[in-house]
Amino acid sequence: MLIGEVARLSGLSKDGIRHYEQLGLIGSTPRRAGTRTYRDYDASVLPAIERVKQAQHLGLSLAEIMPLLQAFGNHQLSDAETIVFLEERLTAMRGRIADLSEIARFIEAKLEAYRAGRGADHARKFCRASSKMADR
Amino acid sequence: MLIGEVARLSGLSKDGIRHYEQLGLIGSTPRRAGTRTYRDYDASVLPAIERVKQAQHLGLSLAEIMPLLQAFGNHQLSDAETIVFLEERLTAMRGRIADLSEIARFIEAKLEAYRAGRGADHARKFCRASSKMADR
DNA sequence: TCTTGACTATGGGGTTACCCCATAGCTTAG
DNA sequence: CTAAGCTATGGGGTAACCCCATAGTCAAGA
Repeated sequence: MLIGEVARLSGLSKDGIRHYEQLGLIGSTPRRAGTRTYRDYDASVLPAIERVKQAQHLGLSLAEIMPLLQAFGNHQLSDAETIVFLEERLTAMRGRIADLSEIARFIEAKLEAYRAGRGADHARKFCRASSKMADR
Repeated sequence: MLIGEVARLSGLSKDGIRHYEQLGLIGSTPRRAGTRTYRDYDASVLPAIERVKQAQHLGLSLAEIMPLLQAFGNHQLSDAETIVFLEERLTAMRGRIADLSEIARFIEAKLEAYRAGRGADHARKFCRASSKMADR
């Protein structure tokens, strides 16, 4: 199976597929043709891509997924470890949801105020504090 | 006020400040010193940075914020327009929350299953479908 | 047989919102 | 006068790709 078909079947772009391959998330057997070499994929690449996508949904970066897939592939993760992992992912996900919910509530409040007819404080529309630091 | 103090007071890194300035989100008056030119900021830069951060919280990119700040600054947005804008932001935010919530439910389901003792299907742990397409 | 079309590969530049480093000029306190 | 602590510029890197140009491969049609 050439890359175009994998793209069609997986919904991942050709560039994306080559990117995954470069990161070692999926593999192909090189098929020589004249001076060129084409990537030849077998059907197992499709579930592999799905696994990567699923892991991405869990909020993991491709770099984090790489060793994880190996662990799963080698059955090196016990059920207990898997549960811990999933709990951790769930907590992270809930944290992100909470953050976004807070912002949503903030917008709702602003909207309330505007609908109530108070629209004069343009200058103070976006004002609150934050924290962070860096630069070496 | 030099860049270091702005960084301290705003919580934004020096690089971040220079980045904002390059995009025209904030401004400084150049102060010449020998062959060098230092950025000199006045206090108004702090609320300006806060506004940018607030807009970022709303899910906007810096490129999107640029014209928006001008519109607010010039009072070119009517209350009605502001309400439409905020409603749109709220919808976008709720959409993202819904997406993440779905993933959270997915993780919860997996967790349920694992806690119930079904742990043998490593291979099918991450499996579902998606959709997308591209590559030119 | 030659060409055209559909496919592929590589390499490089772009994106976003910065971070980090090296090099080097300015200023001031000791 | 020198060292410390600030600053500037420029360039490279990140993540997960997208997009383009150039170019080789192959099969079918004229």
